[in-house]
Amino acid sequence: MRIATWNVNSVSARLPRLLEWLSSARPDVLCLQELKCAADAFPVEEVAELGYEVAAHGTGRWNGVAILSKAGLDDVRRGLLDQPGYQSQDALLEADEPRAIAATCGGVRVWSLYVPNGREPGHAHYKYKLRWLEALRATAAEELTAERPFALLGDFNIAPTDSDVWDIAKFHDSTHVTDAERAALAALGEVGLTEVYPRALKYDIPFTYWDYRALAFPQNRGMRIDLVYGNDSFTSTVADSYVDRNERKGKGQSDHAPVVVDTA
DNA sequence: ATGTCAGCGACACGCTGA
Repeated sequence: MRIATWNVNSVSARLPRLLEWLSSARPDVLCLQELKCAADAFPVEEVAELGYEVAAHGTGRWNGVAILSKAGLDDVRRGLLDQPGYQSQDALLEADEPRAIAATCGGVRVWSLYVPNGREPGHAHYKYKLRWLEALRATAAEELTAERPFALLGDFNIAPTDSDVWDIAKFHDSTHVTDAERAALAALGEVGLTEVYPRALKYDIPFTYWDYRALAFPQNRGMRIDLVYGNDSFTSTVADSYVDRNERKGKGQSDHAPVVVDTA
């Protein structure tokens, strides 16, 4: 089975590229992040023509996640166990943001995740990010069994090591590289999840994100922040994994590249 | 270079978020 994850930075802006990529890469399951549309605005018919069912979780202009599958789409779950909200400056109520959705596809329990950015260390959004990651750990712990293949895929907005950013010296006092964020990744290990490390198609580190600005992509100033974690039942079946950096090229591209995992 | 995108409200472009 081929399972992939891709932060598309607006599914409507990315629709032509998404349909092309589905047709060429032919994943059985695709986790999407940053839909930037409401669930009922997802282009269900367009992907159905390529054989995909859709479970989407979105509310509007920010966030939004989905799972596309042609291997079945059962037991859909939206949101995390005790998922924290984020109180934005202009909102009185805590917003329950659409950042997590799960489904069982071909016997594999799959989560599509869009971890909060954090903005800057110490910011309320950073504290929200850490609370959100703890809810993710608790949700995984609740769902995990030894027998069922289980995988978390998505934009984690964390670089696991200093090598996973183009120049660690540029990330002093930045999010994505702090000890607390990396401790949250380590906590996923404590519940039995390990990372699937992808091949790079070019250069040494398989970056998954490059800023749109300042020629970051041609200069390979990237970050490896789109990650895949699985339990042993999942990772033991992994035959290959790679970052499709070619999808970051050209016109109408996302700022993230898809991460592909092939299982036996 | 605070250098690029995307969506929104409102119909030009500033704001927010990344």
